[in-house]
Amino acid sequence: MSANSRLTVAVHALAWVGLYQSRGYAVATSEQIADSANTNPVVIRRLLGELRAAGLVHAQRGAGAGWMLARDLAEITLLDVYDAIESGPLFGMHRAEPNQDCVVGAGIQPALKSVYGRLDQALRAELAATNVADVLKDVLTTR
Amino acid sequence: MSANSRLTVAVHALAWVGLYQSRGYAVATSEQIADSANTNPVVIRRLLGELRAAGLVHAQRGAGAGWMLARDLAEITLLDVYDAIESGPLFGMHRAEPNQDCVVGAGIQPALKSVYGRLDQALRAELAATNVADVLKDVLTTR
DNA sequence: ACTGGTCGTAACTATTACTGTTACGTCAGT
DNA sequence: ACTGACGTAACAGTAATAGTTACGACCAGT
Repeated sequence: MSANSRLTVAVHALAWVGLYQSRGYAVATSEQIADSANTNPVVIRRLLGELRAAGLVHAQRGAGAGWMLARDLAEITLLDVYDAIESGPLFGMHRAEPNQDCVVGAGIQPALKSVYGRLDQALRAELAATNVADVLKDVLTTR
Repeated sequence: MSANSRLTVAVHALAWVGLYQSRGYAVATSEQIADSANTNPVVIRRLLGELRAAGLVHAQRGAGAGWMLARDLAEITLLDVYDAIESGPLFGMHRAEPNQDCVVGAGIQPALKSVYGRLDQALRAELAATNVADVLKDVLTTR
């Protein structure tokens, strides 16, 4: 698979903002988060922008602005994050439509669609079973 | 995600070979399979080559050669196919190591590794629950 | 032993997605 | 107004997938 780091960095950012806020700070900047995740602030702004569109965080503009959680980390599951940042299906179909004159070519996509639906459901169920507060708690105890 | 069609085409190829053999033919050529999947024979040879390395199919060379199943379709699960052709993890970690001077940066990867392990297990369990004979049966009844 | 058909594989191109980076407009608190 | 941060466009680099051409290796059948 073409494993990407989007879910990893998004969860990292949320956990960082949550921890920062629990220490009494109001907003976190993309630069602070990027420094922790060792990446570029624009990458963070792009990712958090998608989380904002999904209603997971708020962004404040102007001087002294930054990011804050829209709801408690315990109420943000990994499925919420996944849905906010991942678009396509786990497994793709053929690039070009298979040969419809062939029995297999004509029937394979409906058959696989059903299978892939079950795979997706299994993954989503497991994603929904963990929230970002769980991850942060694990981060803080593994020391 | 960067959904690719490798699992789809691999299952398509296996189902095609299985159906072809059930009709009394000994071997299937990459050209026949490519014609059904509407792709290039080299793509099929590359994919089946990986399935061969995993012991799922045999390839015969020389004139009148081609591919044959190494075992019955009912004994080839989607997990077997997945393991044969997909290498990396479902979700990747940060590209660059996160900031180890930050509490979150230092602890996020072990925490996520545990979560991602559960996700992987859930997916694998579901993949193992379906075999290619099931898929072929579904292909033949959906008509 | 020759021929023909098929696999095995290298090499190249095109497409796509992710990541990193620079740049600059927009906005709001001071 | 000034300042600091987001919002976003634009571009380059990297990597994986997919498609294609080409050709050597191999072997059944003649």
